Amino acid sequence: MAEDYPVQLKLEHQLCFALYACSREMTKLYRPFLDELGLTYTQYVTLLVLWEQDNVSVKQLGEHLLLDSGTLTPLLKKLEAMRLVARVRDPKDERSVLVQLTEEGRALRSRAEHIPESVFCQVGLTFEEGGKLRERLQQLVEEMQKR
Amino acid sequence: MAEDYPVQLKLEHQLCFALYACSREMTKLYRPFLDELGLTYTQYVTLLVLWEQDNVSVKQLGEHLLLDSGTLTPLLKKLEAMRLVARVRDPKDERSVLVQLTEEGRALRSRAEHIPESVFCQVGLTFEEGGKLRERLQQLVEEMQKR
DNA sequence: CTCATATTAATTGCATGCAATTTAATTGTG
DNA sequence: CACAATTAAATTGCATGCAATTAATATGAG
Repeated sequence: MAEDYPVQLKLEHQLCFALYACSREMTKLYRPFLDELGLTYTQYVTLLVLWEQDNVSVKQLGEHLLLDSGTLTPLLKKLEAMRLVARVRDPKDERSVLVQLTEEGRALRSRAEHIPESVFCQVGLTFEEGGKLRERLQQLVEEMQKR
Repeated sequence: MAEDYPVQLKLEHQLCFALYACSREMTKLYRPFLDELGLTYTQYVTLLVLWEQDNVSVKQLGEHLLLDSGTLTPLLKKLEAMRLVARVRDPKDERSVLVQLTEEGRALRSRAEHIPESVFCQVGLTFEEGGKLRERLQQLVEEMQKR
């Protein structure tokens, strides 16, 4: 490698790449657990939102997950085909589609409850460390969304 | 929302989601700069590796980027079609494909050099803070890869 | 040397992400 | 009220990611 290679372009110095790599590796750790539930990672986080608050619009889901209808519509149709959610037009605003958990979708929650802790243990993070890192990342997301 | 909702499943408490969201938002900040160069984010990080070390195999690229040939092969074919790289079989091991920058690919580097700093400024991170966060994420990636 | 094993890319199939466009419904203004 | 502007999903098109399989080449144990 040339000695005069500009330091600011080195892959090792890129925060963006550290985030990108870390996110993908984390998702890989979830995969075996999610496979047991027959869920993809994105389907899983969508259910996390719904387990917290049922009967939310696609728009609201997108605001929580930072995803748009281009990603959510096909994903929700799959969850619907799996009988985990129902999609119904909001009678009060026919533009909106409300996503509602089915009994089966609600029931799946108990089988998912152990997953975050299982993954957390695997990476050897203390609750303290993980929380700090998460808060730092959440700050950064907020900062970036202002732009 | 039910008061007894299990705290460990709240989206806000998930490190995995903070990483996932932060990585995607960061990539969005890069997009306008990369659009100017006609590159996607993944093409960009691939070039970061090549600018540091030219003439590397697909396998080596994958080790740096944590990507497999399923992702890299089509991406490299696109970079080849854009005349930024060449793909040649390694004469010493015909199983390997070596990726080499073209003159044009090498030249693109000078137009990319300002990008990391431009993005960094936008997010309002000090060099110090960004570096610490990056190192923490790199540690975490290493930890996860052991599993 | 030889053939089973391992390694490297390429291919295939599926599920995202996201920009851009389209369609349908609602809202605000004169 | 009429209608332009806005909003919410859906659709389309393209580029990943990644598991699984395949094809070609290299390696190593006997």
